[in-house]
Amino acid sequence: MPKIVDHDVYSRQLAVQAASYFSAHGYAGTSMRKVAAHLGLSKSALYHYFPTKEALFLACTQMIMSGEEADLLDPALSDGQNLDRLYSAMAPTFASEMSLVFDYLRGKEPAAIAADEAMGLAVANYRALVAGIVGEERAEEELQRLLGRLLLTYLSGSGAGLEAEIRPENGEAV
Amino acid sequence: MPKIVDHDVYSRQLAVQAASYFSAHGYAGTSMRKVAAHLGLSKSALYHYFPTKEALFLACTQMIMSGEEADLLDPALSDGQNLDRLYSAMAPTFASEMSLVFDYLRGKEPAAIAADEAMGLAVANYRALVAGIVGEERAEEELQRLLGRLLLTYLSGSGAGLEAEIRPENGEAV
DNA sequence: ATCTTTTTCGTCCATTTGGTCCAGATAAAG
DNA sequence: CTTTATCTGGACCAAATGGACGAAAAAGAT
Repeated sequence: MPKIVDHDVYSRQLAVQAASYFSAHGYAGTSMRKVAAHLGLSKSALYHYFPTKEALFLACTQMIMSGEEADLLDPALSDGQNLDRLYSAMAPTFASEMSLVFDYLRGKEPAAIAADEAMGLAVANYRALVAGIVGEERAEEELQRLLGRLLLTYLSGSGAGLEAEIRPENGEAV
Repeated sequence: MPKIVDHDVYSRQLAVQAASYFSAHGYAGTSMRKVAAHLGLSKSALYHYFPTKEALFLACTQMIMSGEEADLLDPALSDGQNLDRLYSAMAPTFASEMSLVFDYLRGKEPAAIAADEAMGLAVANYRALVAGIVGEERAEEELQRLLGRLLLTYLSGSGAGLEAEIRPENGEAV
């Protein structure tokens, strides 16, 4: 019958692209019109795939939080080198993802955050990665250090900025 | 002449209160009407003190970033205990402040962040605090660990949430 | 009491927002 | 070429937004 478009696959693609827009502009600062334009479709087309702005945002966060940072572990390297590798892999997108996560978590009380499945999985995922390098024993400590390093780097202006992935168009402020 | 209202002092008070609203709702998610209502004045009165929404937001971030976490150092305690103290002092407001900072930094490229005076001072301030406890040598490392611990705690839902300080009114989503 | 200056407030306006709706385009199947 | 399910873009809506004014209120100074 009509265009052969795999709804699920396509909407996942859209969510990935939209995520960068959301993190660059914040949830409230993002309008469906602008995202649609950024994605190269009309607003109505976007609404065809996501019934609501919040649904789109949710899809984006799920996308980001379930991202795999796979096969970064190289047994030939030292723990420190492997941690540096992981750091380097996360650094470029860290600020962007944290920005999205903060929007996602905004207004949630600690209990709600603790109960959030996606968030829990994302943290567990990273913890497992670190544990794979330094062992369960030091995993928590090294994960803290990793996140702290990423955060401090961003706050010091040495990391990749939020706009990095989305530069092309628009030039609004805040 | 007119009402004896110290413009500077009063606007600083307003900025402090407004900061919690901004961090609870995000920059774009905050309207001048709502903040004004939250602060207990009319929109126009608010505009009298801050010419622009952005000016208000800037004042808020300056307020947050220049906050002093003074005299937390107790020589009688071990380094670890002092670090724990610092952690405990920062934990309740960490998420809220980071949320504001992410909004503040949004859209800024690394170079611009590195050049940002207020941001630089805030980081230097915290680094100095840590250095006062563990010495310059280990300051950077311990600061990373401190920030990582704060961040991980928040992401795990064990810390103080964003709403903590502003609960009373409003019940909007995201 | 009457100025005079700061602070406060209500109202207005153009623009943008999320979301709905429908006419037209698209393309596989007959 | 026609059918037919799917996609698309633009028009439209009520609500909210940032900001601009001008008028009102408050209160020190005379």
